Amino acid sequence: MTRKKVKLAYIANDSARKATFKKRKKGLMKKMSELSTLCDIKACAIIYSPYDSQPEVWPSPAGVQHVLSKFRDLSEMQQTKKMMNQESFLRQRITKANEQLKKQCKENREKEMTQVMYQNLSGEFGLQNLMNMADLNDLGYMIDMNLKDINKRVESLAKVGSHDNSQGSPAADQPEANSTGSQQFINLQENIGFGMGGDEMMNPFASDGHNNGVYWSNGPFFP
Amino acid sequence: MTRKKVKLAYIANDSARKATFKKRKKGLMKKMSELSTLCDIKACAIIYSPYDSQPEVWPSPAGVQHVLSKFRDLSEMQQTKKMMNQESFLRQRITKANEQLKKQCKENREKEMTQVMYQNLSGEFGLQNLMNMADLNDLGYMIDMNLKDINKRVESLAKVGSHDNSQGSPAADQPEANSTGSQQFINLQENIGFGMGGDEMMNPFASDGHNNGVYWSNGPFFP
DNA sequence: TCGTCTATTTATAACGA
DNA sequence: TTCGTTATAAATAGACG
Repeated sequence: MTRKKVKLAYIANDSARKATFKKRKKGLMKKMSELSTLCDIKACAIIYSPYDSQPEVWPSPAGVQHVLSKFRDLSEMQQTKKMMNQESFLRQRITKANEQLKKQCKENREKEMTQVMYQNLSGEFGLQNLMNMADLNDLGYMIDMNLKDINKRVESLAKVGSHDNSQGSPAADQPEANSTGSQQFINLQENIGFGMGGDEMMNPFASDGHNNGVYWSNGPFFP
Repeated sequence: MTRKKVKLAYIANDSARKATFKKRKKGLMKKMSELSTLCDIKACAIIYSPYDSQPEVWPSPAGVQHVLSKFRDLSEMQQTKKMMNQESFLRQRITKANEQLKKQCKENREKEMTQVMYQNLSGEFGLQNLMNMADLNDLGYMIDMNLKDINKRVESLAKVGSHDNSQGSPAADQPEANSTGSQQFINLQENIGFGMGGDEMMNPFASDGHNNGVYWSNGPFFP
């Protein structure tokens, strides 16, 4: 006689299904018990039967309750964990938003200084509107950067003119920093009484922690 | 090679126990899944593993939660059922206590009437202390019972004397009720104006529902 | 419907890499 | 330890009474 391997699908035949259910439930309970005995572990199983109003449980209703309470506690812990995850997620978002804010402040500051600079260039020397040293320092930095760029372009053009070479890049970097522009900037810094005390230049708009409060004003866009 | 049948007991060897646990847990989960598929039943299993902080569950944490909520509801129903059982238990106790109370009231009433009777027999005819018909009726019943008993004893003694038979029971019942005692009682009842309207005698102290409020006074021991 | 009985499938203990 | 592998035990599908 050939007993074909049973197909793992819903058993349509009612009696066959019930028979299988009873056999397998029994087997399952036995295996539960064995596992618990062999390995000394806590476990429980609940099987709802369409043939009985009461669910089949293992090891016992009380035991099930005991395991369930544990599970519930654990579940709560997991929920707490999840909440923690969400919290850290929000923290990340806050950090990102803060970084964006800092960046925006830097941009605002640059535009502010540029505006002041152009106002002064256009004839109105309203330096009395710059209220503090930080503002003056930032303005000096901006001017220096612009002068540097202008000098670079000038040198580049002069080089092109002397070598009759018409294809030099207008903004090519000069390896030597002791140009007139840099000197001008240092002079400017000294003129307004705010040298760095060395030859190291510092970008006051950078927000990487190197500005110890000196280069940042509390302008209208600063938090 | 002979692989001996495994002893169903705790596996002392750590690695062997762990291996067995993993294998059997896997098998158990598979069987769970198969049973659920074959018979379309709801079930869940929770296995706490000493090798993992999270318990192994089937079919899924969410599925387990679903089954658990059902189980909890059922458990509550059982608790309610238990409470109902306890309630009916308490009802039984109340019923018993009420029966004891009634019995005690009857005894008190009898003693009360007996006391009145002896007071009257000792010369003081203080019938004015008896306030109502019920009291008088009860007193009459008591007197009748006593007279009945006395007459029985008298007849018994007379019979013994006439037949020279010395072993008659003193309180033997007489089949014929039309004795002098009964007649006396009826006369007494008629004297105080309270006949039953028939030849059926009724024990006013009985508490089996036949006393329709006529034979019970609201004495000091009555609830 | 229920338990009992095999043929067969499935699970797994022990072992080895 | 963790995979296979294999011999054996255990489970069980289907038949029968």
